[in-house]
Amino acid sequence: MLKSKVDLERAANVLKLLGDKTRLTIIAILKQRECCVCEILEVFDMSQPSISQHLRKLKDAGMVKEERRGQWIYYSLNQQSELYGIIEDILEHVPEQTDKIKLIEKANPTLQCGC
Amino acid sequence: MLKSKVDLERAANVLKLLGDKTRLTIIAILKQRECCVCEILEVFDMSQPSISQHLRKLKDAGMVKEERRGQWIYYSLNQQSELYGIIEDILEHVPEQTDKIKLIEKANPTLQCGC
DNA sequence: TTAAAATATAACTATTTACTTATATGTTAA
DNA sequence: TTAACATATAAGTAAATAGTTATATTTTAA
Repeated sequence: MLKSKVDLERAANVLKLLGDKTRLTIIAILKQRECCVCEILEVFDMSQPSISQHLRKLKDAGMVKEERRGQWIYYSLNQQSELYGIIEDILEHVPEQTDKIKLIEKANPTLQCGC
Repeated sequence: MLKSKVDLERAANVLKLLGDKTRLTIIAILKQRECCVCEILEVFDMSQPSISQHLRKLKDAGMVKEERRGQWIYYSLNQQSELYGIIEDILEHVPEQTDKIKLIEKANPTLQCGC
């Protein structure tokens, strides 16, 4: 099958962004499920601003999109991006992040009350 | 088709290496044709040590292999590497470097005499 | 309308990185 | 065996990067 080509410079930028363990993990998680920032935070041993800054880079590159829902901002892969093809293909070589998803669901940080 | 998975950390390292315009171009060129260092040099406006250092990083990661032939050292993609799958898939999204290959062939730096 | 929660931005810092120039190593040919 | 060529390594440097803490912004709920 013929793949969607991306300008070499743009491709290098995407690869550089994915060439960071934290961001690659975030993208792999978002492939499985949209998440809000506080959910992503559960997965990493890292400050909230650090995660916010990673998400901003991914958003600036067009790789993810955000959607505010009340108090929370949900991030998801931007399937409309011309980069989605290469991202999908890369993720096929990366292990599923099911353990991380489980961590998020166990911590359930968006839970508002116990009822 | 099921793809060869790579440890996330290893994948991030590969992506970081490919996330540099010079190295991504080198890899894309080597996909089309093995090259010696002086041939690769023709393509970039950059010092010889700089190219040598890029090649070393790619070699240290197992992405390329080298073979000395007399005075020249030829570099090529390491098809035996477990990384070859992801590299191939990435390159499918990157434009062919035929113009660069033409540059090399025009300059023909390994030409030893005019006869 | 004020406090708390979720997220973003700003300012700073240590580390990494991609170059450079200078020099060393290995190979060929005179 | 020496000069020229191809390549690698060493050492230094400026810029980029990923984190930190402190603070601002936005939203919800009391």
